[in-house]
Order: sequence, then structure tokens, then C-alpha cells
Amino acid sequence: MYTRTLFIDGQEDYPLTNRKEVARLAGVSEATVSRVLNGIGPMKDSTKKRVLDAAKQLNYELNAVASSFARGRSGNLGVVMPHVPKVHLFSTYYFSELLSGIGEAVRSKGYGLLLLFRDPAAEFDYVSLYRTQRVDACLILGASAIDSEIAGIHRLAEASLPFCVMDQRFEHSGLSIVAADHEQGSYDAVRHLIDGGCTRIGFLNGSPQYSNSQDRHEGYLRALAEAGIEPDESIFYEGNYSRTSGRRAAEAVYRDLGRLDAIFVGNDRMAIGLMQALREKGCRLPDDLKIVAYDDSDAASFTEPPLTTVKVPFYDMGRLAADKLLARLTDKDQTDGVINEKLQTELKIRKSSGN
Amino acid sequence: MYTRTLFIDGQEDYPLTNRKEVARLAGVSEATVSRVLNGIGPMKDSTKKRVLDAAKQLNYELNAVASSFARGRSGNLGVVMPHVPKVHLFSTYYFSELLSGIGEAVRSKGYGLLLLFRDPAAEFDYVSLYRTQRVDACLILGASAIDSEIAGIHRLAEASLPFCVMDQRFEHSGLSIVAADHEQGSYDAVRHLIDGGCTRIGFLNGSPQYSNSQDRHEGYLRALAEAGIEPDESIFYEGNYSRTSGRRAAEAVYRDLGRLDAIFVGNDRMAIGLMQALREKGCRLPDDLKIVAYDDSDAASFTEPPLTTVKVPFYDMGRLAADKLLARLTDKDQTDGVINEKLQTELKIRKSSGN
DNA sequence: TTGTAGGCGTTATCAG
DNA sequence: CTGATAACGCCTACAA
Repeated sequence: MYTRTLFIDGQEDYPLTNRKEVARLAGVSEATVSRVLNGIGPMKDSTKKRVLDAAKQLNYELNAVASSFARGRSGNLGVVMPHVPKVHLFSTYYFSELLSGIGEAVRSKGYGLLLLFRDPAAEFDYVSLYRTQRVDACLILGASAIDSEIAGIHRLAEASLPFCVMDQRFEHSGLSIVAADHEQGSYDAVRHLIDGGCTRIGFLNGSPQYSNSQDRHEGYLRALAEAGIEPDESIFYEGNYSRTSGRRAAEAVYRDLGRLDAIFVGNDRMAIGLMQALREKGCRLPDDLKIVAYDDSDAASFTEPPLTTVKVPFYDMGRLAADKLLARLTDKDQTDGVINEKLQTELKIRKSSGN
Repeated sequence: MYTRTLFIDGQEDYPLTNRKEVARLAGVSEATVSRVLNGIGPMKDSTKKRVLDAAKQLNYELNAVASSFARGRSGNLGVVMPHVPKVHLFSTYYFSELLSGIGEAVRSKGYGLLLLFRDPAAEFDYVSLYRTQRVDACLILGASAIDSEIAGIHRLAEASLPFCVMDQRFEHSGLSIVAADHEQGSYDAVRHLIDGGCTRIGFLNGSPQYSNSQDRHEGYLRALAEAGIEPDESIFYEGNYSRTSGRRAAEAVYRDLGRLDAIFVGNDRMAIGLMQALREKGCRLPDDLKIVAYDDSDAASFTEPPLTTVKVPFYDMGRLAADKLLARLTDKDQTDGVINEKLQTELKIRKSSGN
């Protein structure tokens, strides 16, 4: 018989012990070892100590895979990402903050974080992930309202599988969602412009298929309505959240400059593209046009002029969603509840809005 | 007997089949099912077809956890991240590109990608990850030369565990590394300034404990030496790769402006901070000072002026490292080889260097 | 409070 | 070419 070792040719002897050997050394049964290590059921202090000592002496560590297998759960939280190269909608700032928050929650609960990349071409088979026991639950980032995506997500819901969509709203409710309040965030942004004396406020929105875009539109309209300003569709512009689309929009915005005091832009990237292009045309910002954007990404503070923008608590969002989702996995009574959280945004005032 | 189902209360019946049921339906043994599904050994076409049909009919999917357990391998590649909130050295651009590359490689080989966050306080116990069978191999991102980190990495090496460090050089060789050629990248950057007629070229470097910083220093010196320019230590500046440190350096740089034609900066973030501060002091860029930076992050193209900078192929780096590492896991004969790859950078010329 | 033993789904070895 | 069957390490009723 040979001793299994982890090290291929290490100096130290570092054998891979298992529960059986711990039990043997401690002079108890394997079941007792498990109970001690998992803190289940009553046990004598003396046996507990013997087991713990034996485990330490043998340098025992639980085989996570075997444990998962026996429990029938992988112990992993799946995090589904949109295809990342050539990022469009999502700034990388978004990802790193969100992932940090999720990572924190996952680590504190002893779960693993399995990163999954959605293939933009193929329809993503979420259900299969669960069936193969790769994940116990999923967090879905960057979901859009594309048909195939909606279908995939709804299949998850129909199966009553534990999952949560990040920062996206869906018509059919009953889906678990953690999001930021973009309606209110947008309201605050536009309100800030109104308070600064602007009345002719344009709106450069992102792709309409995202619920975020609709939310921003509504917040924008509410602020105008409250101030008694009639919305003017001729100063609505549409981009796709990319910097390039912001540049493109600059054509129309520049043409309409005479009818604009300010413009509210759906994200920082578009705002950056817009400002670039406008300045190339000779505009002075914010004198010729005041701008408020959205996200408070890293870049927002070093554009010229620095961007007034709506900060979104991505880190907290990730952490909260993961916490809630993992809690559902543990607490039996929460199993059926739908997660529905809305986080508040915060307006960061800088020079681009004329302050 | 009850039928295990994945769905908690789904309409559809979606039973979790196992190999045994497939075997029964196909009228073969379980072993044969495995062989067909794993494509191992010779088999009659007719049995193969029967098995495949049965599997499809039952909607069979392999239980990944059970498979891992039986194989004694998790099927996961661990990716160790530095603590991300309040990013310092690494731009988020770096992460998303790197992760995309890794994700692509991992997916194409049928592995999972387990994301792990290094706790900045505690010493990270890499070895434990392998012992608990959570990962079969590790990719280490953002390693610095801090003692506890070096120690952890060396313990991995001593244990002959499969791992690879990304974009960092270590003194003690024998470690597997995939990196970019920052010496050459820096040489190219400085050479570009020299070709543009600059002779008095300052250098704002990042924290010296990173091998990247040393590499850049060497490339800088080589370019000067080749042009017969004597290095002048009085125009060496040091930051820590943060934007703030770039701003701080601006004090000294501004003071020395009379002795500077240009400056080479260790990354985009510092360059952005430097430019901000210099412009606030009334400098005209690039007329008063030419600048070349490093990374080609997203922001580089929309600073004012846009940054000439050294582009690093992060996506390729991630993909290559993961490919190599996973190959080592499969091919028996490669097991002992050390991975050592160096990727080329590319100078992106924009306005900040006076072109 | 502790031990016994069956089971989890797959792999892989060995006969046939 | 195919079928039995012993691992794999752990969990958890159930028994004592």
C-alpha cells in the first residue's frame, strides 16, 4: 500500500490524510470525526479534543469535493458574466466592484465563486449548470432583454432554482432581483440641473432594451414634470452606452445647442464620448452645455471638465445579492421568498454641471 | 422509492437521471455508458447509438461533482486576485481583459474558473486550496514582492503544485510565469521620445517592489544609453501607480520643467494624475512636456491630450497562461516543465508625446 | 454520546 | 467489445 501525497517530489512529507486516519488516531469512529468537525450533535469534550488534536497532528483538511458529493451540493455560487472582451454596456469598473462585493460575501460564507461567461452567440443553458451540480445558485450580471436571455432566465424561475439578477428589472415579476434605483438616481440628476437654472434639458439615453434605460427615462420625465417643464422629444437622443455612440450623438447635440441648456446622459462612457466630440467642435464645457452623467466610474473624475454623475453602489449591490441568495440556500424557511432589493444612488457633483 | 428532481415545484417533470437509469434504458451496463460518454475504448456502433439515444431521451447530464470526486480532481482552475476594492496597481481594465482570456481558455478545455480573493491581511494559504481539492491548478494575479506573498508562492513551488504567476518576475527562478516584456516596452517608449528629438527625459516610476517597475527602469536606461544620453537621477520620480501619486509627483516635475523635454511614466493612471495637476498649474501639454505612459487602458484615449502609451496584451496573456497551465495538467510528459512566456507590447502613439 | 452501515454517481480495473 | 465491482471520502439515518 502506498501513501497518497499531494506533493509530487517535495522534500517535506505532506500526506493527504482522510477522515479515516483521523478517526484511527483519535480512537473514534469516522462518524464522530465528522460530527466534531461539523459541530453537529452533542459530544463529550474529551472526544472532541481528541479528534481535534488528531486532525491537527495529521494536518487534516476536508476534501471539499468529496463533501460536496456526499451533500449533493457543489458549494459554489455561479456568477454569470456577459462576454467581456470589447465591453459595451458595462464598464470594467462595474465588474471589479461587483465582483469584490460578491467575493466578500461568498468567502465569508465558505462558498466558492465559479465565474461563468455567457456566450453571446449560443443560448446560455443556466439550468444545466444546476443539473450538473456545478453551482448551487447563480447571480446573473449584465442581463439584457434579448429574447434568448429572457427565456433562459425564465426557465430558471420556472424550475424554482435559486438565482438572482443583478441591476435589471423584468416585467414578469417573481424573479429575484437586486438593483439600484435608477429612476430616483435620474430624477436627482435632472433635478440638480433644474436647480442650477436649466430648463431646456436634453437626454442622451442608452439602448432601450435595457430596463435601466427605461428607468432613467422615467426619472428624467418625473423631474421635468415636477418643475412644470414640458418634455421636448426633439432633444431626446439615443446611443448604446458606448463611448463611440456618445461621439455620434454629438452631431445632433451640436446642431441643437441653441435649444439646450444642459443634457442628461445615461452613462459616463457616452458622456465622455460626447464631451470629446463637442470640444473638438470648439464647444466650451460646461459654459456652452451643462452635463450630468451616470455611474461615477473611475474616469468621471478626470475628464475635462470632471463629470457630475450618479454614483451606483456596485460593491454593496454584489455583496447584498450574494448574501441574500446564499441565505436562501441555508435557511429552509426562506426558500420560497423572492429577493427584491433596491439600493439608493448618490449624485456626485463636479464641474461638468456648471458648479 | 421517490424520484429525485431538480425542480422544487416546477410544472415540467425534470428528473435528475443518473448513469444507472441510462444503462437500464439502453440495456447495457453502467460501465458501458461511461465508456460511450467518455469516448474511451472500443465499442460497437450499435451500442454506442443505443446509449446516446437513451441518454438524450432521459435528458441525462453528467454529475460534475461525482465525476470530480471519482477522478480525484476538481476540474477547476483557481484564479487568485489581489483584494480589489480601492484598486491600486491594477487597473480594472487589466482584470477584465485578463479574466476574459482566462475564461476563454478554461471554457474551451471544459474546466471551471474558481475566483479566489487574496486577503491582504492574512497570509494566503495556496497549498490548502489544492489539498481540499478545490482547484487543480492556480493562476496568480497581481503578485507583489511582499515577503508573505513570496513565501506562499515558494511553498507552492516546493510542493511542485501546478501554478503560474501572471506578469511578474521573480528572482528565484523555477517558477512558472507568463509576463509581458516590460523592459522592451519601456525601451520602445523612451526610444520614441528620443526619435522625436527629446534628450532630457524624466522617469516617473511606480513602486520599486514590483518587478515591473525594475523592468521599466532597465528599458528606460537602455534606450538612453543607446542614444548616448547620460541618465540624470535628479529627474527620476517615484509614485505608487495610483493617480494620486501622479498628482503628487507633479510638484517636483513642475519645478524641474526647465530641465525636461519629456517624461516616461510607469502607467496610465499616474500619467493621468500628473497631467491633471500640471494643467491645473497652467502647463500646456504636450508643448511644455511630452509624455509617454504605460498600459493603454481605456482612459488613455480620452485624456487631454490623449496618451501615447504602451499597450499590453492582457487578454492574450490570460489565455496563454491558462492554456499552458491546463495543458500541464493533461499531458503527462509536460508535468515537470516550467512555464516561461514573454509577450510583446506595442507602442500606441497619440498626442501626448507631441505627434 | 457514539458506532454502524448504506448511499451519493462516477471512474477504472479486471475478468470474461 | 462488454459486464461486474471495488474504490473515492464523506454524510447521516438509525441503532446501541
